[in-house]
Amino acid sequence: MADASAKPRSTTRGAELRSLIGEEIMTGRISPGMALEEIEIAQKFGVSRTPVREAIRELAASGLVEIRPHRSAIVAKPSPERLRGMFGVLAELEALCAGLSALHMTDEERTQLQALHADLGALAENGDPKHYHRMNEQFHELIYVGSHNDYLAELTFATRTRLSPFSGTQFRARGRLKRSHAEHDRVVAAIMQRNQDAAVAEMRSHITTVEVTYERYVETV
Amino acid sequence: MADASAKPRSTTRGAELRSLIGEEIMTGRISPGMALEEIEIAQKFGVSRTPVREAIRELAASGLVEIRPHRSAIVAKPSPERLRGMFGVLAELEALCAGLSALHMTDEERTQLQALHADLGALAENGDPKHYHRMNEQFHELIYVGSHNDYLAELTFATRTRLSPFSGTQFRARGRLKRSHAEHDRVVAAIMQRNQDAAVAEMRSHITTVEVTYERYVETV
DNA sequence: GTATGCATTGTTGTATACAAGATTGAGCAG
DNA sequence: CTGCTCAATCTTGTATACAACAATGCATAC
Repeated sequence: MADASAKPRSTTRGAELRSLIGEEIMTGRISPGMALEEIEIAQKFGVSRTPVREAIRELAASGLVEIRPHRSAIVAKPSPERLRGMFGVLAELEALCAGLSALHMTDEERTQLQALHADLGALAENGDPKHYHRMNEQFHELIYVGSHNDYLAELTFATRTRLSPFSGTQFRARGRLKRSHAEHDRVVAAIMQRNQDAAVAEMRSHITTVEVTYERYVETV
Repeated sequence: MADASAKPRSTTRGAELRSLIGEEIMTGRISPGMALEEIEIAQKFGVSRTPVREAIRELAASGLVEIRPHRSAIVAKPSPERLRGMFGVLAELEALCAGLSALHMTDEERTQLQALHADLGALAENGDPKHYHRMNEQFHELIYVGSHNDYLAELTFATRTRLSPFSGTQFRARGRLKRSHAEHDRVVAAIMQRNQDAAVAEMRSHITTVEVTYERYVETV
């Protein structure tokens, strides 16, 4: 846990706390439904309540946190139905990104995507879920950027982020790494062939599988 | 401008200010690029700077406002390229809503949609752009809700909100009311026939027209 | 035993004061 | 005249104190 007391000239404590707390939520270290008590967080980071409040309000506006007037904010805990809706939207957004990437990615970006895809292939073989997970995020982000639609990339990234606590577990399912990589393969092929429709369909299918894998994993826990 | 000093039990000044300032931005009363000075806003609403800061951070996290460390926040002013990207995403999101509405809207919701559509028809004839604009928003929101995907509805509404300062002027273009209503007609027909593909296509086309109309209007100003 | 009322405690919402950074205007030099 | 420097001023970022609300625990009644 990095210390937020260091004070670079070009940022503020509130902004740093937003990143730090956001990261804790995204990685599941603070669980959905848990209360975010201002005093406790302020003491933990050695700051006053003010920047803590600011960070919490930003996290609330981006959906990771729910504010209750006169009561402590809590980490958002979506219902199963809402989660399904969110995964459905993520599938559509990522599909849209993939389709636009097929059309608009630069040659350099395509080369990067292929290199990263190859690296992920090696990881899928040696079975390191944590490392695969990190690079998997990079893979997806390359495709968001490759859409060359900033707003779409942001929206997709934000949606993915909100689903982070619920999808990061997917790679613990047996054999998931290899299947994930095979699905990526089809997406990459479509993008390289500049086939928008195929890219859309393969990515949509891939994300739908992520959701199904999560639901199955939860059933076994 | 409603006075924010009234203090209902179930809300906070910060939350009220967020709504009020957000409304000013959405309606274009505070223009893109304008600075939001905390002291000025606090004096205007008769509160301290604290809830003003909180409101501004929430508006920033939802994209309407850009925060600059140690300098006043400004109302977001997207580049033409970014605007195009946003309209493109809105078209896809609204299309998705319309397609899901074709499948999932309840009979009651469909009846409501038809009634609202008929009301809009009368307005399109008598040429009142402000009133049409308000009911047009209700029309679109009915379709978001009719998708029965909460997250999608929120995302679409948020995107639409952010584009509000840039699309609200469309109805000033000559003959736009009637054309808008004709486009709505095709969307409603597809939804009533539960034809997902047609609903998707017609709504996407409708929003694309909104964007084009905005760009043409700007060119004439 | 359970339910209700009330006081106490803990936390949030807001105002205010002070520190810190950015902006502006005046003075000086070339 | 223009450009640079510096001090004053303005605004933002944060800490702290106080007000207001919610939660908790205890006492009492049934």
